[in-house]
Amino acid sequence: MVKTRFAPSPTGYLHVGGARTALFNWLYARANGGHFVLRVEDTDAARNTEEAREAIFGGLSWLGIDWDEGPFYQSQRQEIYDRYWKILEDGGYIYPDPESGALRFRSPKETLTFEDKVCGEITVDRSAEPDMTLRRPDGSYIFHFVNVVDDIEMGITHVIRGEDHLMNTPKHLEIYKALGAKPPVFAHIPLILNEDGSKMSKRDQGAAVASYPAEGFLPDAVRNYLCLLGWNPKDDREKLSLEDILALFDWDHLNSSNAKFGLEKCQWLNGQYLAELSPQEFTEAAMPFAPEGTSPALLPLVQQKVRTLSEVKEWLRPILEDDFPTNPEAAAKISSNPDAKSYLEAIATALAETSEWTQDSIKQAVATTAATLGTKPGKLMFPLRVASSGVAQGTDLLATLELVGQERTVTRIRSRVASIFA
RNA sequence: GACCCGUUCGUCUAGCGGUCUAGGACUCCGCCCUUUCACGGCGGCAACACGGGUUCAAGUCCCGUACGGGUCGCCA
Repeated sequence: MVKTRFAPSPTGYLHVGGARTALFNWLYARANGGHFVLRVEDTDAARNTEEAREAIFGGLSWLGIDWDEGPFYQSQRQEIYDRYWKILEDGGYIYPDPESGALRFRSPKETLTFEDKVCGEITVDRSAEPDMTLRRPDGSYIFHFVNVVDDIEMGITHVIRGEDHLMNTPKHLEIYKALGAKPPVFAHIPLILNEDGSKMSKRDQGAAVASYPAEGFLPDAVRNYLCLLGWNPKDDREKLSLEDILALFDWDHLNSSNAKFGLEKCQWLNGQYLAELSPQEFTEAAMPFAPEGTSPALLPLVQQKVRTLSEVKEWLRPILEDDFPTNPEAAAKISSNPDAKSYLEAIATALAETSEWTQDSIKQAVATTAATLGTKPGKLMFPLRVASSGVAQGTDLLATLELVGQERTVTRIRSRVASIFA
């Protein structure tokens, strides 16, 4: 059975690179009817934190990545490692560092070649490399050893990890051989970099998985975007369901060059996913991002506008605030139109006198006013938009005004007319 | 520095020797739709790192160079 794993060390936040590694492992297991294992590599006691562990688990869960086995903690598996350690000792592979007493692995120092599913055939001359340390003087084991032992012990068949591990693979292969174990299939996926090509760090926008729920991204959208970094369906599709991805997920769809992370496209994709939600689903998701006391009825107005839920607030302000500041350029555009003032005064009167307050009646009032003024209704819409909301670009005007209410709408128009044409 | 990997529009990418005057997407711009804003539709700008080979034919194969990234820990 196919078995993959994600093996983070709980020393920091979960970054997008790690999340994508986890995702690819998870996808490969799911696509092949296998198991996905979660293993926490917490051998460096000094650097581990519970907070980091929670951030990693939380991030995985948010993305919808679940695990079939584990979580295992390396800190709790000492006996297993001791058992394998004896094999190395008995094989004569271990010798102490004369200075510190740390224990090193006697490398065969050969040239070795292995097949990587992404990078192809890799050949490395190990003869000049120093022997790796596998055990500290205090008896604790080091990454290379426990990583290999666990992969053997857990029956991991495919190791998908970042390309930063590519040069660790020959070392690991030496350990597999010394242990008499069959190595797994390796696939080293390219790294995710900043737009300028530098390494992503916690400060960089979009680097931390935790920032996505906070910014109002949908897990499906982020998962979709992350898949597109280093993997693609080999056709023109970009918005892909999990089923679509699972159907196609395989080595020849992975590519081998590093990807630069672009938040813009992720936001666009998220907007696509948000737009597809039912109004009820959207309202529910968006409410936590709306200002205190916002009526849920207003939220569908912004559904087709926002790319992330954190943008909801900005779109809502012109609707919620009677004295929302008028956009200067929009105001200038209106005041430069010699007819605008009379248009707005007429429309304000018409709206004030209309007996019903629905989208249709507002539309009717606009049409009638336009007819009276001898102009087209379309000519009134922009001034009306600016005068009633303060902005040139906003939500659907008729629907918005209906929800704002008759009295407030008229008051807003008159107040802005006074200030714009002062 | 040594070793390893990589290099198609600004970005994500398609392309696995002829179908490439290089396709899609994000961004930006224009037009259409909308009696409004968006969405959507249509169109535009924009790329095969460079130099040698191999071949009738190279973005596609090979070799160099340049550039980018990674690794060389008693971190993982």
